[in-house]
Amino acid sequence: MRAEPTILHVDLDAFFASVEQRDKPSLRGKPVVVGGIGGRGVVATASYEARAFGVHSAMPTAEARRRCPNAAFLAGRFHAYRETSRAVMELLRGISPLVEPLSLDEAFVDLSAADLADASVAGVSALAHELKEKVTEVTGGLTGSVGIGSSKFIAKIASELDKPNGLVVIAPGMEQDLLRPMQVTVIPGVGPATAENLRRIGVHTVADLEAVSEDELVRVLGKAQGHGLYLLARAEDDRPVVSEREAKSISVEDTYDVDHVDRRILDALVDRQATKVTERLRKARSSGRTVTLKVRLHDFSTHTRSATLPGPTDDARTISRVARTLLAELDTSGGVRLLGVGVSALADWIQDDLFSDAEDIEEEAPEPEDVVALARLGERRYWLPGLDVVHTEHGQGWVWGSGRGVVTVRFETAATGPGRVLSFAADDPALQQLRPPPEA
DNA sequence: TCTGGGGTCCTAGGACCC
DNA sequence: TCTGGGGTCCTAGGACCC
Repeated sequence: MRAEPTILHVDLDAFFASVEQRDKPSLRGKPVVVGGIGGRGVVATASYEARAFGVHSAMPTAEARRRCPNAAFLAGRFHAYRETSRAVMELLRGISPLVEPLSLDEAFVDLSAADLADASVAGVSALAHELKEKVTEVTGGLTGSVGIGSSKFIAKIASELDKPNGLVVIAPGMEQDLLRPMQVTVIPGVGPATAENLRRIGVHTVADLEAVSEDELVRVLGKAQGHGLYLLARAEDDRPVVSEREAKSISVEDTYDVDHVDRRILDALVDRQATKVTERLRKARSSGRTVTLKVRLHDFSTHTRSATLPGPTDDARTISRVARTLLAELDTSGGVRLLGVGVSALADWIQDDLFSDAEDIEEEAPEPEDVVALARLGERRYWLPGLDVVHTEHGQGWVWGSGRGVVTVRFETAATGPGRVLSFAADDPALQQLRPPPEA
C-alpha cells in the first residue's frame, strides 16, 4: 500500500466485441458474441447489448445462442485485437515506463515512475480523464474503464466499480471502508472453490475474512493463499508493477467437435500441435526441456503427462515423438475431446541438431550494423543429443568431438572478422575434447 | 445443446543427493 | 545397524485469470 494513489489499472470494455463493432458498423448497437462458434465453443466476450440477454464470458456458445438468437456470433480476429492492444500499451508506456500488461485488454501502470506533477486524487483523476480520451482516439472509438488506488489490488477493484467507460479513484486511507462490505469473491484469486472453502467457515464478506486469524486461513487454504488473503483482507498489497515478464511455457490445445478414438488420428493431431508449438518456440527464439501432453477424455476428466529431456529442444519431431509416447500411456479408448501439447522449462537460447543447423545460422546471421545483437548471437549453445561425432560450421568455423551434454561455441562473425571458431566449452568432460578440425 | 484456449501459480509426493 | 533432515528436481493435478 502506497501513501499516494499511484497504481492505475485499465480494462478495455468488452474488448473483442468492441473491436468487431468498430470495424463493422452494422454491428454497432447490436448484440455481438465473440468466441468459439463450433458445437463445443464458449463465449470469450459478449457486447453489452448481448449481456442484456444474460450472455457472458465462459458461457457455452450453444447456451448463448439460446438466450440471444439474434446476436452476431463471431470466431474472433486476433490479429486485429493484438494491433489494437498494442496501440493502447504504447499509449500507456508514454505515460510511464512501468506498464504491466495482464492480457490484451488489461494493464497496470505505476504512476510513481511517471512524470507526474500532482499525485493527489485530483491530479491522478485529471490524468486518467485525459488517458481515457486518448484510449478512444488510438483505438478508433473503444472505451476503457480505469481504476486508481494505492495498490494493484485496489486499482483493479476500482476499475470494476463503474464499468463500462468508468473512472474510479480510491483515496488512500479509504481502502478498508470500500472493501469490508464486499463479497470475498471480488478478491482476485478467490474463485468458486476458494469461495466455497471460505463459506464453510462462515466467511462471505471481506469483513468476515478480516476477522479470521492467519493460522486459520493457512489451515483452510494452504500456506500461500492463506497468507495472501490475510494480507488482502487488510488491503495490504505491496506487489510491484513488473513491466518485463518472460514467458514460462508455450502450448497449443484443441477441443474437437467429436471425440476421437483412432490412434492414428490422435497421433496425427499431436503431430500437428507439436509443429505449431515449434513454430511459436522459434518465433520466440526459445526452446524448452519439458514436453507436456494434455488430454481431456469423453467424460471431461483431464490428464497431463510430461517428460523432461536432458536438454532443451525446438525440434518438432522430438516434441512430437515425446508427446506421442506420453499419449500412449493413457487409456483413450473412451474417446478424446481435447488434446494439447506444451513446452516449458524454457531456455532463451536455441538447441540444435548440429547436422541440420547450417541454414538456421544463416537465417539468424545478425545485421552487420547491429552490434548489440551480434554480441548475443555470437555465442550460441548447442545440445548434443548423444552423437558420436558432432560438427557444425558457420562461415569457416568448425567444432567437433564426441559426448553428451551442453557445449558453448563462440563464433567470429562477418562483423568481427572472418568466420572462425573463437572458443568452445562444454559441461561434459567428453566434450572438452572438442577441437577445431585439422587444417584441410 | 453442457463445459475454449492461453497462460500462471501452488501443492504434494517421490527420487536423489549431501 | 538404524535413522536424520534439507534442498532440488520432477511429475500430476487443481485453482484461477482473462
